[in-house]
Amino acid sequence: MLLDVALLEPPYKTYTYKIPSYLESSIFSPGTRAVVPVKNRFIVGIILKNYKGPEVLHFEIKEVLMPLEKKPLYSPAHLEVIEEISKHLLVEPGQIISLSIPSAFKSLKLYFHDKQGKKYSIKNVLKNDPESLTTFIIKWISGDVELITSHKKHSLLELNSPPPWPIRPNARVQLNLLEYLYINGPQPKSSLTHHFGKNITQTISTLLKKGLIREKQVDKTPKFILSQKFCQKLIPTEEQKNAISSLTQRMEQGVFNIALLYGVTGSGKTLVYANLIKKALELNKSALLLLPEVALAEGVYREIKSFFSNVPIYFYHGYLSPAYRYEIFKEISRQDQNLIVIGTRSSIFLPIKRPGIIIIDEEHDSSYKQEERLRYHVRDVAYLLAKRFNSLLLFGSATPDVRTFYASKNKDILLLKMKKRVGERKLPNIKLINLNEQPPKFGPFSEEVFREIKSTIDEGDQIIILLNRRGFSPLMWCTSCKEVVKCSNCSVSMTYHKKMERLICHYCGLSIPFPTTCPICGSCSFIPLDHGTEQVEEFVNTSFGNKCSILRLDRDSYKKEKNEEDILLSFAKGHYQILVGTQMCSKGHNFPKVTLVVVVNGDIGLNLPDYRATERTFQLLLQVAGRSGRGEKQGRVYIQTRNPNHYCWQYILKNDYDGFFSHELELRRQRRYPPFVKLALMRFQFNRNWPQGEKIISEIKKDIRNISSKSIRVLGPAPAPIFIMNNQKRYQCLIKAEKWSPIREFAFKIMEKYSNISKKLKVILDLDPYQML
DNA sequence: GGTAACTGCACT
DNA sequence: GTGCAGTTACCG
Repeated sequence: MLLDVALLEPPYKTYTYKIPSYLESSIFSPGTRAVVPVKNRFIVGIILKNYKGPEVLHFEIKEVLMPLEKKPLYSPAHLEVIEEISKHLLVEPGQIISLSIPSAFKSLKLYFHDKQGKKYSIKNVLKNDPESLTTFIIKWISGDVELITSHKKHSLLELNSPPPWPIRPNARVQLNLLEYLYINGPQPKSSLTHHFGKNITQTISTLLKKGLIREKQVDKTPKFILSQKFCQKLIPTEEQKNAISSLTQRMEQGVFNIALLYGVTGSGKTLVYANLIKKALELNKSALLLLPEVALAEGVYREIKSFFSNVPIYFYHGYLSPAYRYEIFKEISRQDQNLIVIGTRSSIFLPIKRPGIIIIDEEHDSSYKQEERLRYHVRDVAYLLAKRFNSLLLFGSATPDVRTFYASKNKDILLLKMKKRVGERKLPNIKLINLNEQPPKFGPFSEEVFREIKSTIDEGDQIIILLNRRGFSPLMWCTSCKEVVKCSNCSVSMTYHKKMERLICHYCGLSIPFPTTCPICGSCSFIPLDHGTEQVEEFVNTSFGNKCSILRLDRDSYKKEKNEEDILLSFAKGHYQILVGTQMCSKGHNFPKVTLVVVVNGDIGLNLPDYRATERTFQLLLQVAGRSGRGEKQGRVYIQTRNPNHYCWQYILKNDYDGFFSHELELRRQRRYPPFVKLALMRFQFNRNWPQGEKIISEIKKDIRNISSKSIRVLGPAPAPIFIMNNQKRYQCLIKAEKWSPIREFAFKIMEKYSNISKKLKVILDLDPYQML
């Protein structure tokens, strides 16, 4: 009997193994992990299926060493879905599993624990005493020994105090480490050794001894909570009732359905979700609810929990400690009871047994697309899952993805509208400020906006100021050579972070102390051009700091002090009057006392080299506008722009999604962009010092002309907008076609030829790219 | 990704 | 020849 095992470590291939004669074949069922020999080492893999290829094999077949579960982690249905994803993305199944499973499942730090409390490391048994392995396995199956995964202690190292530190100035390594922690926040030991090399462990222990840094244990979030309160009473509005009833009808049919719940901000989508989840449980199914961000998911998790009792509700996301991710994953794979999972992107890969409904809230949000390692979109994985399990796939949004809305017009997706805000609250008044006519006289603000902020403060209401740029200033301009400071690893300018006294590259993380001398001419006088959140915060603070308190929310501020949820909560409670931040503060949260939203620079997103740029700006601005006026008072929104004639404004001002949709769709039709074509990006990158790189690119260029067929259009390869990132030169091509299949065929041919030509050349395929920089 | 085997090249 | 650095093929 032969098995196909997908390796969870390189080479990630699926290889064939024999079941050893002295073990029952039934313990090697598909979906369970198994340890297998590869070359001269041991690797964990997932058993996919019994081998069904040709009888005669041209290679020697080795034996599986042992299974790692008594019951499979994945059901056959989940394995089918993984195989489908593999075909879609042109990525090995083993790699897909490896990138979506908690890392503890891949580890061979496993121990047999016997009844006397003795521990035997599996690695040792395999190396030194392979004969006794069978005995151990038999004892394990009968329950005499247990199999325990040891988790690395997941603690973070953090600073005990901010600079200056009492250290000799020539103790460079120690200072570097302290500065690194200061800039990047608490770090696990592993990332420090990765960044500084193995020798850093000595430095860590001296700093621990000196008491300059400390170890911090991470979260002890309960894995699931049985909620106490039973079905919180909330009466649905007419619109909510309609949505609930037509969707529950679909669910009762027990067939695959897709629906879009198109509801304005504040129309009460969560209540609809809760009712549908309840229906799923009644139908003996489980439910999965996804949100774009941890903080949002946590809020909804608390809300949903109050609706249910005696149902296990799990909260899952990528920032849980490895041990928790492992526990929750394992428990969900074993759990026979129906359950509810609320989480972010990575939750889509949890092996939930009977998913009756999969809800993707804020469906248009770009964080549903993973842009690294495994380039998948949650929507696509959810589609395959829902299809396989005959479940309802529900998208929710006030500003749906243009493509999703287009599909709903074509009846591929059932469209449900909710047009009214709960409690008849009015949508805010939105006003556009033309910065060309009313230039920013007060810091980044025009006179009118500045006055408006002032009067809102005096009235005691809250304000959100949105600026999509971290740091103090995105450009530092040298007054003598008239150049901006560029990162030495990337072809981008460095951002000045004033409080940290550093210039930081937002792409590779390089950070250098500031003040510094100009790397080109050696002068040391710089002018910060343009604003970032830190500078806006500073300006607001000097202008109004005596009257009110100000809070900043961006990736820099929450890493240090508190988590994002805490910051948002303390703002919601009214501890602060002004919130300055990036798009983080635009999402989903309810701040009843906010009456004014100011968008410092509405244009930022519009100029990106991305066909979706306008759509994203539209979505972001309407979303942040929706934060205003959720209480009694009418909300106001001011958007400053230097580009007042752009077509998107007329629709934003009127809160007119449908109008925007038609306009945008027409442009995409003319310019041949999705949804009218399929679009993929293929990137070739290599170290900037690799002399053969450019030669290979021109070879690829020639080859592309030969390989490409009539059914696709290929542009490039040309240098990417950010040509050098992390010392890698990047060339990319865009591929357009009517259907995905010719794109895949083309990409497959190119990758087959070039992705193994040298380890130095990396070939990346991104079907439906969201980031084309 | 890890690694054994293989290549070319400078130097004894 | 030999030591090495850089490259290649392959893992069942």
